[in-house]
Amino acid sequence: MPSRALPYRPHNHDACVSQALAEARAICQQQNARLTPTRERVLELIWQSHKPLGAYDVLAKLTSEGHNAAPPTVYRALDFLQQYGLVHRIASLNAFTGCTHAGEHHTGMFLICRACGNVLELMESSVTTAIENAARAEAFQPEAITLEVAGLCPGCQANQHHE
Amino acid sequence: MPSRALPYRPHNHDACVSQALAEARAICQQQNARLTPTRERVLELIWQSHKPLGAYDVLAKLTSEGHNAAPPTVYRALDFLQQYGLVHRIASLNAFTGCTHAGEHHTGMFLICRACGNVLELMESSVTTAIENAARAEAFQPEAITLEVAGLCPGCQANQHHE
DNA sequence: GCAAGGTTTGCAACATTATAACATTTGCAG
DNA sequence: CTGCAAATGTTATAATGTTGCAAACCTTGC
Repeated sequence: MPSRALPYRPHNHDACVSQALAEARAICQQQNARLTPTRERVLELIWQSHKPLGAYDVLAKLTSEGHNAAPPTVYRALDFLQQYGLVHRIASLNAFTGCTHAGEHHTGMFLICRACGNVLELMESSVTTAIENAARAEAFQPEAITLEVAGLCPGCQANQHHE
Repeated sequence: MPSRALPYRPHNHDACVSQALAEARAICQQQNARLTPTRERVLELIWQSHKPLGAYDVLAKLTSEGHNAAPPTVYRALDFLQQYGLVHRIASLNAFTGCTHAGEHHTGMFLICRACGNVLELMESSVTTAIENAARAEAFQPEAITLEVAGLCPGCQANQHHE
């Protein structure tokens, strides 16, 4: 069991990425979904970045590698990856980030540092349940939750002082 | 005390709007903020719509009234209104909706019906607290919460059956 | 009054994000 | 191998949001 939610500390990110890719391959195989080269490369690019990437950031990286890509190329890959829970879209940033709980069928809660831009995904079932209950108390039938918290990560709180 | 969170039922919306405008004027006066004609008109347009309005929807309405408006006109008014808590931006819709708890200093939770497009704003301090606690448990210092729930409102749940 | 300085608006151009529509290619099942 | 569905390429365009600068407008102190 890998240690999860290692927040903002340095780590072997290459290992992160290859593990994420391996899991993605497994998930897609299980579900008979085709993780084509383009889709896999997009997923890898997103994982390689510590910060959420915009669709056009991904596009730029693809074209800089010689890939003959246009916006639809990227958006289609991203749609696919989202559909299989491999990446999340951060609505408040218009950007995408690798899902750190792929395959676990969850509602993510995102902690977004406004200083360094890093994002930590949490899975807090108590929070999710509280939200769903509040919705149902209004006779509303919840289907999808967008929960994004902007603020300061531990590292950037420290840096605030000596600026 | 007006009855709040009247969810999706028919009501005298004109009265809603004028009450909201009156409250907005009071709030701005209190804070020495200038609720100029353009800003007030934008607020009114947003309130008149039952559904969240995009910035360009507002722009279209303004220009159709003969107002000589460009995108910055609208975005500036919206920035102002957000700053004073008079409207909220719904990130998952790129749209704006009148704040039903203006002046109460709160974190809104939005129930967004995917069928009819109506939005209900809740103020659930227990949910907010749970979210903030989860963030602080990761040593993250929360500043702003985006919480949007997509699903079906009571009315549209009923309509689902006979489609 | 009226001049100085900050705030608000007008305006043009532009940047960013996302989608539509249709042709082409690819992978796979029969 | 053939025919179909899925995936991709390609072009154009839509939708959303911003920058920068000049003009108009309050207000505040004199």
